[in-house]
Amino acid sequence: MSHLQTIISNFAQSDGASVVTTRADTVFVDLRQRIVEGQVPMGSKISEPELARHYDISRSTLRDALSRLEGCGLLERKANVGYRVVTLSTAKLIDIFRVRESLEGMACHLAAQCMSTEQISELKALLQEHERSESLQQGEAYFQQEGDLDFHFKIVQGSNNSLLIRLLCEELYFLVRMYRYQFGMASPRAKKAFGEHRNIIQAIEDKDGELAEILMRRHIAASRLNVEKRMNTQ
Amino acid sequence: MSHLQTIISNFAQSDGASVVTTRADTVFVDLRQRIVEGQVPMGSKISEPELARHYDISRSTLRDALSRLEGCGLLERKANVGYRVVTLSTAKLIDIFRVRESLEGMACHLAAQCMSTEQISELKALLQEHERSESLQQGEAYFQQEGDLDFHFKIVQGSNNSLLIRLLCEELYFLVRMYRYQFGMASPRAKKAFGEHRNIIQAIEDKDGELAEILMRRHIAASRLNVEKRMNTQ
DNA sequence: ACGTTTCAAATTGTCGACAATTTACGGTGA
DNA sequence: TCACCGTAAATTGTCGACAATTTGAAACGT
Repeated sequence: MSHLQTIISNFAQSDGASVVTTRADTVFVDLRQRIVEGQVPMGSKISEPELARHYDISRSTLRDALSRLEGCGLLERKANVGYRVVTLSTAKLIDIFRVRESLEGMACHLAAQCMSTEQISELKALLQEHERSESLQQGEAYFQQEGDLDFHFKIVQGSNNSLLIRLLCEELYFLVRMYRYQFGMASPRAKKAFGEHRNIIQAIEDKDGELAEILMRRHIAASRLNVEKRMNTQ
Repeated sequence: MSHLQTIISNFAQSDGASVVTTRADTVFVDLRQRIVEGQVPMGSKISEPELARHYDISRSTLRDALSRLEGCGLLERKANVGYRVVTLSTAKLIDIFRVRESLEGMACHLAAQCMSTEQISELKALLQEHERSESLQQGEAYFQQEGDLDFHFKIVQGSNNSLLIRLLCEELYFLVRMYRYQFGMASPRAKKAFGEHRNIIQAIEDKDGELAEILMRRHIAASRLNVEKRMNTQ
């Protein structure tokens, strides 16, 4: 299974019972993807009549989809004015990193306590797969980055805390992916990140929740510091 | 200013630019309150036609409000079936505590770094006010509990991280209030909680982010352990 | 030329009706 | 009596139209 396939399958299953049935669902998923990838430019105004025509649906159906996208933080709404695609900024990115530090740290802590041996095996297999493909096509930072998100995704799933899972996998991670697509910061930390991932897995395997949490927090903080450093030099 | 007034004003200002303009806004705020207070019983099915009649609005307008309530985690939706009021459970409450531990811990950390001296003074004044009214009408656990949330509210506001503020003040805290109203667990920790609040403020005043975070996490963890203990004895 | 006002076009908010799906209930058969 | 099925009622999904508000530009005055 390729990285991209893994990602797609994981995000699909993250939607829970989202065997897409309704039209609004379809539009929600499609528009979400288009926003994440920047096909709908960030900061741009959403024209309901235009979008409704584009998808060949009514405004009611479209608005249903839009309200859900607002819940993901991808759209912002102002009464009597309408929706806009969220405008990313370095400051907001740092805010997101801080939230990820705390939430994923906790998720990692819980995952260490309750992941099954089978889940841990899957995690290790995922890491190995990433390392293998990294050695094959090194420098292909794009896949590595999405692969990184896949790794984090699996750990959150292992936390067994549905609120955490919802907040991270169904909301925040789409914003994160949006940043990666559009700020495209090819991380110079790819190599280091692998080692950090390995250590995190080890802590989880040892059922050492406290250590796992600390390692995960540092892992994410390192990315944040990277962004902060770049911000200051500009 | 009484506690209740403080609470209301804080939550009002938390809605940001929510100078209620649209009908859906009004219904959203009102229904949110009714759900939190249990006037709309938890787990109950939302009948769109019935609710629309009750508020004398169309289903479109109602659905706008409902979709926002879903974003707060107060309603759950299933395609082709409709909305239900969320069903609270001890397990979910513990999930919430874990998220609060991590998020509010981080908020407290950041607040220690960037709260202004004026903000800190306000925080101290709030604590004093709580202590005063506590000594006056001790045992009135209800006010203390809402007051406690008010305290946490102010710290989160001081974090200067709008994502944190949104996640906690505009989403999670309504769920927390719902639990307090409906599970009505009069905390036996009231007295202890005051001391913990005082120590947290001290750490913030000392700009000791790490300590402030640890203290806040322990403060919330203590409530969680309280619930877990009660759960096991039943 | 600049700021203000006015009015028209476009957009969002709201409504009621119809279509598609689910739910409830009564009937049929074993 | 119980399980299964089919039809009718109720509910949600979707649609197009109208009302309220915002936006943009033209007209006006200074």
